[in-house]
Amino acid sequence: MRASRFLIATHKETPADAEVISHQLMLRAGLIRKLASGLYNWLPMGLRVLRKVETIVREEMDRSGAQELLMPVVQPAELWNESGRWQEYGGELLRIKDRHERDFCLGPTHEEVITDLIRNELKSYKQLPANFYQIQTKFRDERRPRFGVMRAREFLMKDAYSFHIDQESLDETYRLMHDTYMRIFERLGLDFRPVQADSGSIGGSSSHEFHVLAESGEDDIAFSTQSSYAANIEMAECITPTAPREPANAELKEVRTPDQKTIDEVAKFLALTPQNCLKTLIVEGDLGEAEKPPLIALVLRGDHSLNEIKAEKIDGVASPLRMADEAEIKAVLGASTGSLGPVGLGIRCIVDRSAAQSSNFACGANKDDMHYLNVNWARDEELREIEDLRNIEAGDPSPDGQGEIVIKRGIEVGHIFKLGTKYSEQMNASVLNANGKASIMEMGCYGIGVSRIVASAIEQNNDENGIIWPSAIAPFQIALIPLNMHKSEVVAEQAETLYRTLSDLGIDVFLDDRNERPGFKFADMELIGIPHRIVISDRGLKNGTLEYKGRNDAESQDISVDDALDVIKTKLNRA
RNA sequence: CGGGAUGUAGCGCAGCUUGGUAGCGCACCUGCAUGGGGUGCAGGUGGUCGGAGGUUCAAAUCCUCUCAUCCCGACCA
Repeated sequence: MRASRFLIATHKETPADAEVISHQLMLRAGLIRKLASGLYNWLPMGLRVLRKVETIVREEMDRSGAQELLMPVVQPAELWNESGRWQEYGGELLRIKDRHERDFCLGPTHEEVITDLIRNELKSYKQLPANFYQIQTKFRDERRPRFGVMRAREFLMKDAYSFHIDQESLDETYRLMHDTYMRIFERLGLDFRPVQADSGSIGGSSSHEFHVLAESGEDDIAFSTQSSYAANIEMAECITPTAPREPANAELKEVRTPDQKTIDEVAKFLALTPQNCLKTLIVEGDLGEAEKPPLIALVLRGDHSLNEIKAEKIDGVASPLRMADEAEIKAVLGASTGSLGPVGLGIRCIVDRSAAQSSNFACGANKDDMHYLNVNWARDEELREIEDLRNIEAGDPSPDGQGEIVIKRGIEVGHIFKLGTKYSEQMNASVLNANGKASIMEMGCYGIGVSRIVASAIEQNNDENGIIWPSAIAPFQIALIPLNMHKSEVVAEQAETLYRTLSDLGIDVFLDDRNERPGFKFADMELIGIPHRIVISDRGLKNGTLEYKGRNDAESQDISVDDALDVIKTKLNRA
């Protein structure tokens, strides 16, 4: 490609409304332009990268035996009513009407459509297992789109859905997809980790996420220092402390704590550490038959934070989790938040594993402005229910018993689920089994955020001059920069010759034939992040040399014109 | 959806307090020079100041409403 015939939409200045580095660089390098909040145009340079990611994903999916198909973006409401998600899905589902006033939505995902399609097409267990995928635009009406294409409303996703006669077959395909994802992200050249994950509202049992590690990531991932254990913090189990509880050796006391509400205030006032205080959070329970939801107390150590996902999974606790109303708490418990504690509380009380291990601790006395000191389980209050309620923290023991936890930020770029029969049962997707009986299919679901990968690759690979593409997804492999070619015939001739040679070899080569100053061209090519660069100049040609520099190299090197092709092939791993 | 902020040329910004002919840098166009790190000089194109209403002789500037965008949080995966 010639620069003179290609839209190079670079900017020197950083747009004011871009926060993270990948968003800034994608705008500055001229890869994307915003159309509206969460909606982006992909310019020619950006689209080349997107297509490269797409190609790798497609090749590896095909290699795994999955079949590509394509489903519509617009989907009829009937299917979503059938699965129940027309009601369940929140504002993210963009609902629209056609000219006949019939309800449709823009697909945020395609479980309903694929399940409908497959229940009509597959009749026999002999056709299973089968895995179908598409690379298609998704639309989720995010409340707050941000970080450019990282969290856009419209985005490109590879989604795959597998169908099975039994769980064993599903397990097998799940493992195959896990391996396939490992290959994909390795080929993309990203620093990534597979992590155990919560399966969220899509439902189902087992689930892994694939995260690109980056400071700007929106997820916290817990890693073990000594094993391969990695889990989303939402999911990472906090194991019961092994050390025995300290003996109850101090006398229970009630003390006045006027206006001390938060754990920090109370701890400071009582000259204790937050670790020695227990906090009591009141949440709503399931409504059941009652008119008002019952209240449930969750007790944690003062220095720990509640994991809402864990809490709402407990039987009887409302899901999604709702904190109880302040007035309701006062009415039922006779004290305000800030003075609550498990002793004699009189409602269901679920205690975190670590909090259950505390002794001689402080907590609210269930009278305003009063706290207990030296409280001990069993002696002062029965310990009835112990659960894992808190977020894991750096320094905690790893749940697999090996090493300690460290926390890093990650960008979720892939997610694999076992859906089980959640959709197939609801939508009656069955095939005949070996006994000639209808059998509901097991399903799996496997997503990759294609456009998000582009942003995450930049988050991981950039410097003060711009993007540094992993070779596999660079828009062009090599840039030829002739200096003063509009005046020097030898430079022009050499540049054209090399350009033709490399093009004929099928290499993505970019010839910067613009009539611009050298510094201008260097800066542009570095901003865009092309991995390799050849400078062709009068100065070099006089000595029979060209100049090579890798995007990551500190120094350039002279290479003889005669060797140039071999050197380039070697650098591009095409020897 | 709650809290905060911002809308002036393609981009980055000043002007608003104290109302009086809309400015700067970059980019873009023309010419000349220059030709190894966003080059120099000269000349030029481009804005109903987000929108609507109001106050006023006069509104980018003051008032009201509205729309959009961004940040923090919640939500989602």
